[in-house]
Amino acid sequence: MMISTKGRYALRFLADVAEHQGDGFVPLKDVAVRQKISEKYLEIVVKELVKGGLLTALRGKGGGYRLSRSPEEYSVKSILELMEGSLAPVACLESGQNVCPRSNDCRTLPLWQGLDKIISDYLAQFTLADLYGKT
Amino acid sequence: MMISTKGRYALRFLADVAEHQGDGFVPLKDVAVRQKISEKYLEIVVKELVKGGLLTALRGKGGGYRLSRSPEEYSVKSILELMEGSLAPVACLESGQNVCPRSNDCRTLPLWQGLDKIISDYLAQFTLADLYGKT
DNA sequence: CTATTGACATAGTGGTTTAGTAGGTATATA
DNA sequence: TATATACCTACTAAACCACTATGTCAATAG
Repeated sequence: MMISTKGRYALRFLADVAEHQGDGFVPLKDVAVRQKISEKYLEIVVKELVKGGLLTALRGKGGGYRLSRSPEEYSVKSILELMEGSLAPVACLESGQNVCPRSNDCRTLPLWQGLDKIISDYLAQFTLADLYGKT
Repeated sequence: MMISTKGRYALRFLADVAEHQGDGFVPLKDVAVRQKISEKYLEIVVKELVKGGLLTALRGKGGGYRLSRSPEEYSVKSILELMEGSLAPVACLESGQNVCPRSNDCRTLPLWQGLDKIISDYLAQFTLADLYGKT
């Protein structure tokens, strides 16, 4: 398993905000209730989304969150990469990893590179806009 | 990261055995040296391969391991599935998992199902025979 | 028959990740 | 001023990962 609850919750949170924001802000609590996710744990997830610039927050009464951009501008890949750190299927392909000394004659490296590419390409196809509305 | 050292070591072990078995048995130690993998840890990995029927073992002097079938009959997918338990990218798709109660109106489920499929299809394409020899 | 070579078995371990929980502070609105 | 909201720090139980340690069982070579 490669995508944890953190990534999946982020996706569901963003999709829920996209669906409900209208012209105002959506409080975290409302999303937590609708999506049946622990409020406290969601806070941790959402903090990273704010820090990453995906969400704009407003404190105090009437506050909450809204998308910083329009839903079509959020690729699923970029969201998951932010939350999971990396989507690489194997450790040796993780960014910021020192290159494996065996990589020159590694028989399995091309296999992993190919796998990494199809995963990336697949997830880059979708955006937040694909994730809500069509009941 | 979704494929651990266990899966990667298994692949490298099997490929090494395929390459060196000839008509005899390949001792674990030789593979460990060639592949620079901890001998003791490899034992754990290999035990599962024997249990899963992928390898045939012979004890004592002159013993070791050889493939139970010919290399073309080992799909990378089946090897990795055996070692990792599941290749599902998300928990809710893991086999033997009770179905998620939200699955009927889950907006992200089709996304995960699609991802799961392209990963499976990709890994099913390759066999052990693709993983050795062509220096 | 014995020493050696190997597979097989069981248990422990230090570090990291996961999925949270607890309790409090800062800030905006009614 | 009360309330609703975001934000912050810290803790935790459980699982997982990548090993290590210490053996026992079995087959062959001498």
